[in-house]
Amino acid sequence: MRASNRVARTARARVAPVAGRKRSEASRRAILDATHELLERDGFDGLSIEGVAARAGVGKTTIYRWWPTKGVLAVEAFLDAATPSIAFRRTRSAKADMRQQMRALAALYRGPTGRFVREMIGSSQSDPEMRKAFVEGFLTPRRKAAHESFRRALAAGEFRPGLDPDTAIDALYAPIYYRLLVSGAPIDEAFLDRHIDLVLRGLTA
Amino acid sequence: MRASNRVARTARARVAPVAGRKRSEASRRAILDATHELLERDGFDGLSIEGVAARAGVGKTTIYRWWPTKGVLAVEAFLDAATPSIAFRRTRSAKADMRQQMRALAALYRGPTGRFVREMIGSSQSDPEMRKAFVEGFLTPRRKAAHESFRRALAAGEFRPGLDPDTAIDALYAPIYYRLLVSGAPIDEAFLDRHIDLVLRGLTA
Amino acid sequence: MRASNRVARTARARVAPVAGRKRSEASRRAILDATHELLERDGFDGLSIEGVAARAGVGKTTIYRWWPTKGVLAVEAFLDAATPSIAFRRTRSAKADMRQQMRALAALYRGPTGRFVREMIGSSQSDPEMRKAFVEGFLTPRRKAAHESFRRALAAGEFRPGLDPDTAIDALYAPIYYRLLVSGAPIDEAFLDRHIDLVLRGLTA
Amino acid sequence: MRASNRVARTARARVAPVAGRKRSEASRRAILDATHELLERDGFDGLSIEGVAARAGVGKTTIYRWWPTKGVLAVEAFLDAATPSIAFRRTRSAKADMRQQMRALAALYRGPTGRFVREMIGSSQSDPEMRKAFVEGFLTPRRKAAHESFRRALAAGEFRPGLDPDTAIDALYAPIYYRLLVSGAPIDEAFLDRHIDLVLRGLTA
DNA sequence: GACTAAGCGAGACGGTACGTCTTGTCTTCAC
DNA sequence: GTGAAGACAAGACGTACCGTCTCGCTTAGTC
Repeated sequence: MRASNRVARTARARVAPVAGRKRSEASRRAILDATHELLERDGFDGLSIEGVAARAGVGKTTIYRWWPTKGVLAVEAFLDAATPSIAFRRTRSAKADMRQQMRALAALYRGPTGRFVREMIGSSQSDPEMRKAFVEGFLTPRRKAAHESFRRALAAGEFRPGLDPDTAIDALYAPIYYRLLVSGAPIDEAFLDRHIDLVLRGLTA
Repeated sequence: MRASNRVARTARARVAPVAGRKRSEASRRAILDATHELLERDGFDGLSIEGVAARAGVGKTTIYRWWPTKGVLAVEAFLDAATPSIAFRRTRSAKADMRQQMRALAALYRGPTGRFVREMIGSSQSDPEMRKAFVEGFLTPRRKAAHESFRRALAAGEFRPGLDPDTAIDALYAPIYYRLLVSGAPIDEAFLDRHIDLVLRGLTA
Repeated sequence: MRASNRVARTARARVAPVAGRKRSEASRRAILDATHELLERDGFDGLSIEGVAARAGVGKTTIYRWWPTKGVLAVEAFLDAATPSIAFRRTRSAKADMRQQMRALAALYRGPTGRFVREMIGSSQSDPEMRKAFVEGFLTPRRKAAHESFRRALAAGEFRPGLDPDTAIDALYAPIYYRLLVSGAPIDEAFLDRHIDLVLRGLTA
Repeated sequence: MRASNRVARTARARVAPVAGRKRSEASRRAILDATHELLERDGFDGLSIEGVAARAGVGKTTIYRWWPTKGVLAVEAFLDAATPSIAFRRTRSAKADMRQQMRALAALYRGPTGRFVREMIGSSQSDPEMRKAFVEGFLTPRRKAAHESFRRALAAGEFRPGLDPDTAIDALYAPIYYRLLVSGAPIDEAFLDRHIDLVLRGLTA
């Protein structure tokens, strides 16, 4: 119902942007800001459309008009506010670059962002649109950077030829998420070093 | 509030098992069964204490008396119904055992159990008690088996000496969860083979 | 608020019929027609400006510009569509004329118009403008005709001299409205005959 | 839906008042009082279930559980608070009694009760349950008293024999309601005297 | 066998949030 | 400068559940 509405809207918007009042940028901002603040204060579970509307001084309809789900709204507010630009330095060694990238990510997840990411991925499990939004908005860009480093390292002969990038990147990054989401074990430097060494050298003697 | 209630109960139960009617096994069964069915039908998000009580023909109080959270109830119902005993065969090679264990887990997660696990871990992110229950009830036993195999392999010299078991097991299993929860990429045999080979041999030339 | 708007408009319309696009007759028609149809379909309570605008293919503003209240709009649409011209025949006896007028009114109220009138008067109780519009547009003309007949009868000596016209007309017509609005008792010919006879002869022996 | 619920409830309540917490008299009181106050302050149109719940310190559900409609609630609150017991004195003349009854009613309707009655009857036009509640709770008892007086007068020979009581009572009382609801003309003593005289003597010379 | 605890079903209760609907206003563009 | 389109703040709607609170049973021990 709402979904189809949205499709209709989108379609219309694309085809006939003719008449009618324009979307209010002020409202958009107020909503995203309010969402971010509430997210920070109460967590995703404590977030409610009602609460956002009240704090933003906005009608609920306005939120429902532009966001399909509180999940998607949360993701957008998170991306909007955070967009923590992990600048990837390029050094001489691509392998060293990757290590640095992973360290940066781990550090990020140890901070408040970690909680957001945990909650986003968690709640995504029952909201496909939210999952899509989060993966595309947050994970994919980061993964692309990793891909890039990986390919450079491969080209430079720093890695064993014939490696499948996706498998490799999964192997490197997955444990960070596993600890974040599942085991709760710390994602500290010591662990990271052990883990990267292991993946680089392999388990086998 | 609820938490303190529980503490009180537990304490009382331990200290003074005096008089009064005993807990009804029939109700417990009905509740777990109803929960499982609803979980199957509507997913964790669609689950409600109200619904469980109605379907089980039970007062809500009875549920609140024995379970602190719908999350914990769901975990218990899942464990009760499923407890999918992955029998770990011991063959000549512990390394082969591990591979077989991982294959079994992947197969399990490709089926309906995968959805449960996804939802359980997802919802756990905002319910620490649920997370504890799920980790202890489901993941820890499995991890222990993996530990055991790993230690056997290590002792048999099938793995490089000096490896940290936790790091190794994380490296092996984490990507399965990463795909289940985050990327949504398939957890098929081909991937598993590539992944295990990679971890066994390492990334480095 | 709305009221002051209207005053402003009215004033402007009277003072300065100067420039700009003229009121669209097409819109006016579409609005009145749509209102009448919706009134017929959903009753006054189910009527909404929103709905009228949608069905008439008209902006809500256009409605608010020209009508102060959904009540007034409904009354106007009703008058516009219905204006059930009760043609009052003049026969030899003015007394007979009145009886015939009352019969016609009763017949009208037994049909679909009855429902409109019921709803209009009902809703008028909380909308003075609507009440005014309905009384002036619908009731007053009819009452004038009754007055006219009454005066003729009085002059012709058909009624007892010295009678107050308003009191007399109230006594004759009120029970029709009482049954329509309050008791729900039928307004059939038998009742009408009994009633008119009673009022003509009086209660007293 | 709600209606059928109510039927179910009622039926159950009648058949099996066995288990479950009992209806809270405190809530019932608070709701009726709040309703009455709001009715007095804002009129029926300004009344909202939401507002009643807030002022009564009560959940909306509790209201919906026991009253089908805000209309019925309003009627009940009105009856509960007002129940203006028009004590009908019995004097030597039943005719005089009726006159006194009508005077009392007119006086009542000139006061604040008049507004309630106007609004109740008005809103009843689009809420059959409310209409039923108001007629049965308020009008019928009063009409019964009128009937009684009328029958006494008839028996005493104060009225012309053969009169139909309903027609007569309608003729006497209807104009009061007509002025209240329709014409807005005053319901003062002078009018009442003229009217009663007219009906007693008849229109005819 | 009476007394005294719970446990239990039912379900009323005060709340919170839901997603929808309508209100009356405001803004934008087209005629 | 009217009019269609439609965004907007506001707020009520009726529903679903939450977690708590009676109620009046029904089971156990305990005296």
